[in-house]
Amino acid sequence: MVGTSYPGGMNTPDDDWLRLDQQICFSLHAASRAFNGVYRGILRDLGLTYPQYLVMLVLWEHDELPVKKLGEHLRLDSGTLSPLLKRLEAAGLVRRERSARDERSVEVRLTGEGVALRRRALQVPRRIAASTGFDTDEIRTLRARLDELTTALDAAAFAEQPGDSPAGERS
Amino acid sequence: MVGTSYPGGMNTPDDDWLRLDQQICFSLHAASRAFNGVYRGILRDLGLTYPQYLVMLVLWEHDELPVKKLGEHLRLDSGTLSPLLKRLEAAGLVRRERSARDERSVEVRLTGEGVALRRRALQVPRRIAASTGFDTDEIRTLRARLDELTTALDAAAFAEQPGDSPAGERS
DNA sequence: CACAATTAAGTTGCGCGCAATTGAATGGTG
DNA sequence: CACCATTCAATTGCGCGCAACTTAATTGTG
Repeated sequence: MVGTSYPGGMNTPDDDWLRLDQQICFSLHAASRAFNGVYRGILRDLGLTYPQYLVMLVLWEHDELPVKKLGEHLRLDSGTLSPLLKRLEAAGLVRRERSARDERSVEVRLTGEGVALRRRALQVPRRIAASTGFDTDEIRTLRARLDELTTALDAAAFAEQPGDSPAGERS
Repeated sequence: MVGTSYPGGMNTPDDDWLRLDQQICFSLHAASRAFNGVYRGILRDLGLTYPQYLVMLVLWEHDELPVKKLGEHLRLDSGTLSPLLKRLEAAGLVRRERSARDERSVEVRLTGEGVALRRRALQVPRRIAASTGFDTDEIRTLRARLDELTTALDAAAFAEQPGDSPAGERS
């Protein structure tokens, strides 16, 4: 519904842009939260939150790695991971121990319980896929699109941060 | 590096599903946060966070409406909106006053300052669009896809909540 | 060897997002 | 009219996500 009149003025092109913009950012925001909600319901059985599930996914494939590497896989920093891992440890799913080689580093390792949880998690993807109503190809296409988007956005955010030089300085 | 083979066994379909699943949920998660990051940089000038910007977008179109309606537009509840609106009010952008007609309801209204901010916000969409590197059609297509997804996910979450799966679930 | 610079985790503070609860106002029913 | 269910906003509690800072270990440079 773009054509609605605006109280006290006509539509300039900028007005349309502003409305269109709402559609985009809001759609992604809403989709992300909707996804989160479905995961919440399904992961409740496993006693995991959505981000915790992401961490477990990585660990189920790597089985042992330092917090730093974990953060690179998930694009999360220690400010997010430290308390999250502490909760996973309290739940008995992982153990954290400082590396003997480099005492700055902390190795995260699955416990037997953590490994065992993988079996129960195997049913999750099917239930999620069913919830989306999308088939495998559609999901793959969407994923590729989102990855493009993320790459572009990350590059833009990086370019944005340092300086606001109007004159072209580093592209 | 697990590649496609899994230590000590062949790939069951479930293994692949679990891997694929990581791709999908993670992609959306990452895209959402990447978007958030770009908005953060651009909105800093306006003194708004990303969710606050979404609220302002709605108010710029409606100019006055109760918290309930605002929440329906944004799919947010009072638990999120109340403190957010309190911050917007502290920033001088909105005012909240209980409806005389129905004293349960609180009307949110833009201040002059809030209305004025709209002019400065007009440049935001262009900068965002530039950051994505997508053209208008691509964005529209993606948005439509995401909206489909959200609708399906919401329906699934709603169906999930009330009843328990008939087949035994708790280990 | 001594001493800064760098790196890794952890901590603090703030703002969502959501479930659950509270409190006040309204509406419906007998 | 009295009573109860519903509705709306606000509050509480918890878990991210991120910026900024702190602490400790390692690296590098003279």
